[in-house]
Amino acid sequence: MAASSPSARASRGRRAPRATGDDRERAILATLEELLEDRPLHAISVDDLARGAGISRPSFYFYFASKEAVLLSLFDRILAEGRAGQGDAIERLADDPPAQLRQGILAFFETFRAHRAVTLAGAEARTTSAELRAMWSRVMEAWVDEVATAISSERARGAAPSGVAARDLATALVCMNERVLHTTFAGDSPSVGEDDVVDVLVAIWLRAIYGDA
Amino acid sequence: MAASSPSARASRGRRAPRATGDDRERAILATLEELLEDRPLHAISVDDLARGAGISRPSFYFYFASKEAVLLSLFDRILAEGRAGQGDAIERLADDPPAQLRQGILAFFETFRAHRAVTLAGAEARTTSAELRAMWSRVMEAWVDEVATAISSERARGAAPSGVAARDLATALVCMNERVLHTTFAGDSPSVGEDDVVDVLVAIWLRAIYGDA
DNA sequence: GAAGGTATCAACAGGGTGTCGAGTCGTGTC
DNA sequence: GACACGACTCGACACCCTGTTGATACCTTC
Repeated sequence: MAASSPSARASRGRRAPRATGDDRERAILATLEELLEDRPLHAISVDDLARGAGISRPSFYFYFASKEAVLLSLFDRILAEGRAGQGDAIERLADDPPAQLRQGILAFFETFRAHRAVTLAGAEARTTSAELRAMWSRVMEAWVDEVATAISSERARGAAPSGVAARDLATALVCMNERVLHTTFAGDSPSVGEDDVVDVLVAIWLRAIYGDA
Repeated sequence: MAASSPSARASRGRRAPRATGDDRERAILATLEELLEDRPLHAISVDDLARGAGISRPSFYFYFASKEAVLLSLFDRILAEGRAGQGDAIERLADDPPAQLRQGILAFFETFRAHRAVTLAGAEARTTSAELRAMWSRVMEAWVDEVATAISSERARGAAPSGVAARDLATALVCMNERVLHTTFAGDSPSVGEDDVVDVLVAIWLRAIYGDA
């Protein structure tokens, strides 16, 4: 339940003249992404999305169950993109800690910066939508797992000193990234500038994991 | 505009028989705090608050402009309490870094844990209410200022190595605390246990500020 | 040319918000 | 002891938003 395959819409005559079906779906997605550029999710109604896509409000519900569902779909694509750009930077931490760490954090930073409006809306909708909350959790957990594993092996090979539990350390660092990037993208008042934020995060990660450097 | 003095309600005959005035106000505040114990802010309506306080919905608006305003008032008290418990731990960082840091972080932890429902609701309402967002910002800024100053003097006296800008470091660390404590209190999935969270945060702060320890 | 999935929307039901205006009830004043 | 006034209350209203229903139109495909 709640997977993300909007491509269950099969069988359309090749080169269909004026396809309507998932053009509309795309239009809705595009409309949300566009509207989010200049107002927050809670200020956008289903009617706004429907109008933007050139359909009536009831028709909207033919395509999506709610505006959160639209966001979920948008978000899914971004996450896929993020996973792609991230690669195995963290797994190869040992190769060159500062560089690999920077690479991993930079991937996140760039992905979310490229879609900051959707990212911020996702954070907002987490409070309302259980589905979005679950998706977010899954992503964070995966990231924490990966980091915790990397920390453990750095400790095992003697490159990193021991200290608090690797998983707890990983969780705190990942949470930090989430929140720090959020404030930076949202531009709210205590926040780190976009040009410095990656450096700052990398510096803290290095010190937290390796002690001095 | 938007200060927090609900005590503008003066002149009431001494020992008034069945005082109604700010008893109601207190009742509304108490009702919100109580209802927040078992459902999130967005699932509580003005009507719920009014009924809980034994008045009609329109009467509610005599006391508060919105449910966010009630939360704002509740939040204000908690912050005052927090400021009190926190003391000057950070200013005296140099006396005994691990102990002072722990003290400062612990104060935050305990204050917010004691009112976790209100705290979580505050985070939720930030997306909706500009006033709450502003209040939250002010608190974070004050905390960042204090930490940034402390880091700078530790660096000046040679106790801490230099590195990324003190203010950026302070911002990231404070953001980390905010988010980590939030996930811990909310109990959502990647989170640090309540028993360990202070240790983990202190460990990261120490490493981030002082390098090894 | 009938069947069946695809797609559309007017109209409705329901719940939330915030406001208005008419009222009640004490209290201090002359 | 009438009266005015501020504190307080609420029924009724205007609005906005959500999500559903049922009638309908449009393709295709056989």
